[in-house]
Amino acid sequence: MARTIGSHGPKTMEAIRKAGLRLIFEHGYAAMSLRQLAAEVGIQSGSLYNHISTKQELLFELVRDHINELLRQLDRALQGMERPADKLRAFVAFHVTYHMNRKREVFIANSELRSLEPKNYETIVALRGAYEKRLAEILAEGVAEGAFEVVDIQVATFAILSLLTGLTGWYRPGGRLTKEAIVAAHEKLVLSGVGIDSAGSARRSAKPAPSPHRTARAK
Amino acid sequence: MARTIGSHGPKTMEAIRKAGLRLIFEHGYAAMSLRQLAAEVGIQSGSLYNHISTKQELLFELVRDHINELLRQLDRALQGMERPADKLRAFVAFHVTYHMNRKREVFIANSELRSLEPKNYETIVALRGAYEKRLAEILAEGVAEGAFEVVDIQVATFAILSLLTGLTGWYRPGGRLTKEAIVAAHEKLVLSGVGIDSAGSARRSAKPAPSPHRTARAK
Amino acid sequence: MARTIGSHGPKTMEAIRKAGLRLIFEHGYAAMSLRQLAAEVGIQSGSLYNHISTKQELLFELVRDHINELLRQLDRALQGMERPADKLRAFVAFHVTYHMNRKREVFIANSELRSLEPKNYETIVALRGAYEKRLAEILAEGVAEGAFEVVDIQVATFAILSLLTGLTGWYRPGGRLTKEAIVAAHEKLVLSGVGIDSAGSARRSAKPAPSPHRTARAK
Amino acid sequence: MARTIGSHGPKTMEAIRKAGLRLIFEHGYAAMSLRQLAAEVGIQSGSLYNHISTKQELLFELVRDHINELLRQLDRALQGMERPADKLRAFVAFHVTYHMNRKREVFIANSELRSLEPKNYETIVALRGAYEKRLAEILAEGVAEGAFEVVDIQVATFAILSLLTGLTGWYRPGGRLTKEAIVAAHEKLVLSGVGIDSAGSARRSAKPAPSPHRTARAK
DNA sequence: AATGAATGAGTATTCATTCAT
DNA sequence: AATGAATGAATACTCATTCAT
Repeated sequence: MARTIGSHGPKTMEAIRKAGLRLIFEHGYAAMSLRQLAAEVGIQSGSLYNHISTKQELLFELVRDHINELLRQLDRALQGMERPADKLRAFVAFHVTYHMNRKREVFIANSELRSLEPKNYETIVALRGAYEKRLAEILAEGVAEGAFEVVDIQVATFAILSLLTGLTGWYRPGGRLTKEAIVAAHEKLVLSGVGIDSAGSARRSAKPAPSPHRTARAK
Repeated sequence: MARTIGSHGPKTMEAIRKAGLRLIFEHGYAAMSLRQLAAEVGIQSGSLYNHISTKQELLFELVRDHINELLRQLDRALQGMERPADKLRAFVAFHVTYHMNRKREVFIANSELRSLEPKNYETIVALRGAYEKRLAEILAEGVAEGAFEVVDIQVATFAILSLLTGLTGWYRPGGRLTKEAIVAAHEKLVLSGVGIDSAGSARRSAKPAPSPHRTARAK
Repeated sequence: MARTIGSHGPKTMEAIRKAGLRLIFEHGYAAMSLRQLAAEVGIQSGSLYNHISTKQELLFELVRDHINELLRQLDRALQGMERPADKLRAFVAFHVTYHMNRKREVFIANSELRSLEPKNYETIVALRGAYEKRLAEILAEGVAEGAFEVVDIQVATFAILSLLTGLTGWYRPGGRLTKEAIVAAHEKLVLSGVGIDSAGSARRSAKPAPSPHRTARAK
Repeated sequence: MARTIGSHGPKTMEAIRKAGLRLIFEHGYAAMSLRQLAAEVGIQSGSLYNHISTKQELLFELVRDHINELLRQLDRALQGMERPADKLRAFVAFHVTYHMNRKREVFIANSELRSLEPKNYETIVALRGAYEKRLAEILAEGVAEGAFEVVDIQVATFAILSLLTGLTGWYRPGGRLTKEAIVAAHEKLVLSGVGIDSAGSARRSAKPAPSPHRTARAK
């Protein structure tokens, strides 16, 4: 019996990645079997090995490619931003939007680090560190300029990332809120959380400028 | 040949829970084998079944007992709090402290819901909903009184819980910061995030009173 | 927790035999677990070993005691019978009646011989041979006297025993037929089968019994 | 490392069925382990699952296929038979012959019904019922025509089947008797048992009336 | 690039049996 | 005479992976 259904040639790899993403997202890496994955793709499990080298490598590549893409796009989103508040807002908007669009990749990259073999783990942690560093630097810059009020930059970095990343746990397209509303809600929480009003100016500016729009903002 | 080494009677169950907690925390439920667990406890894997009925039941009981305890202690922590800001601060302090003390239970209860069989899953989700509801009610109350500024209560609830729960991902006892500092950092982020200064008064009151201390607070 | 329900002292052994009989009858020896058996009796499985030495020994004793009893009662039932036809009728009546009353013992003694260890197997096969021999001798005697028509005594012995024993597979107390009717139906089949009419006289006797219609019928 | 020794492709399934048949016949379904079976076939036990889906399914298919074949061949053997006595003789001859040739399938189909899961059990019992019905109908027809003397058709059906099937318990090819002799011995027992002489004529008339049609039928 | 059949190690769970209490 | 907790081997079945075709 020759192949019945399932994809041919170059499309198969894409089907594997897509199905793998979904299965790992739903069941976890350890709980996903390659038989399941193959069935989803419409091939026999042995045939997977024409496209991947091991289960571990599949996970690693999914995660690595995701983080690389994340970094690439983040840097693009931050381009041209000067003030820390603008950078932070851009970071939040980018992060939330990206997470809504790619929640599976994002979730896996956060939850399956422990499933990576040591060498792969280190590679990924380094990449993830680069991403965290972007946020930490924005916070540090804002604090240095007196724009942000933050008790501890490290804690704030982790906390903000947690806050933002958490939405992969509940977001579903077509829910009660538009993507814009969700972005706005998170912007508000994060910017307020570091002592900025949503409009972008520091609630308390280091240079004590009782600027009018602040009063305006306060209503 | 009866028991040679290993634990005895009622202590074994406690050892199983403890080791199970650690192994699930570290490797995940699916990736933890009962052989590993038994080895950790110092008994044969078959002997586990003198204490548990299935692997699934062990997970379920760990999670259920944890959430029950969490709820019980939360309610105690909130006792006597009147104003929403006080309640929120108490919530944050309790949550962060509890999570530092019981990070494994907390982490598992959040990450292994998908490993629960449907019936168990429903039970746990209901319990977890009760916990989330406590926070949602505090936020709703604060918003109603004009004490909090929140774009969307539902989103804020999830976001705040994510933010707070995230620390199980990086907290290690004996780290750079004291528990108190960590609590304080989170209080600041959350209270500011909903538009409250750390001292507890609303930054902007709903009844537009350009009260002097607000200016003062802004320094 | 001390014993809750279940039998005490000398009654426990009887409960074990009874429950064992039923479980082996229903599921087979290999498929019956001692945990099941213990549960049925209302004790822990370890406690069984206060009464039995091994699972195998339990089977052996059930079977052995049954066959001994069967032999004892058969010999009583055959006492005083002189003519082969009377003996055969008595054998059938006894066998069928006994099998209806003790169908579990009977069934097990026939179906679980293969579960006996070699030594036990030999013991039982010897006993069973003694029982079969009773029937074979009756048949041989009847043939010798010209009372029975039988193609092969050995085959007839096995076939008749099969025929009679088969009712353990379908008999249920309180069914459509009375025990007497069932006995009668089997008497008819067996006696006719060896060429005797139900009234007990040989259809064709070696000593030419001058009954006219019998002669007529016989050829 | 791929297959080293052991069977290949489509032959493996046949080897599994054959070995399974023998092992279940000898030890019983519950007592046969898949390791044993795999060893017999010359593959690893996990490799069995390339051919069967579960142990239970293997049993079910062996039994189902056997009964289907049995029915098919029975119907062929009965073709062209008109008179009940001829049908009964053909039934006995077929049944005994088939049982000698396929004693393992036959034995299993009778002794392992209890090992079938409810759904499978029902399927098989229905098929087996169809076989029993063939015999019951022959007996009923013979009784209706006055050709057979039978106390109770239902009991006679079971008893005759028991009698005939019993030979799986002792028959061994190359024994003392030829197959033909064994068939003849059973024909005699059964036909006499229902009141027919081996030649095919009714032995008796209850009311000793040499009624013409009975005489006619009798030769 | 796919199949189907294999491997060998591993899975959760059950087993008969033992024995200190 | 019972318990409860242990053993060590076994159970059916699954796993990732390999490879001749």
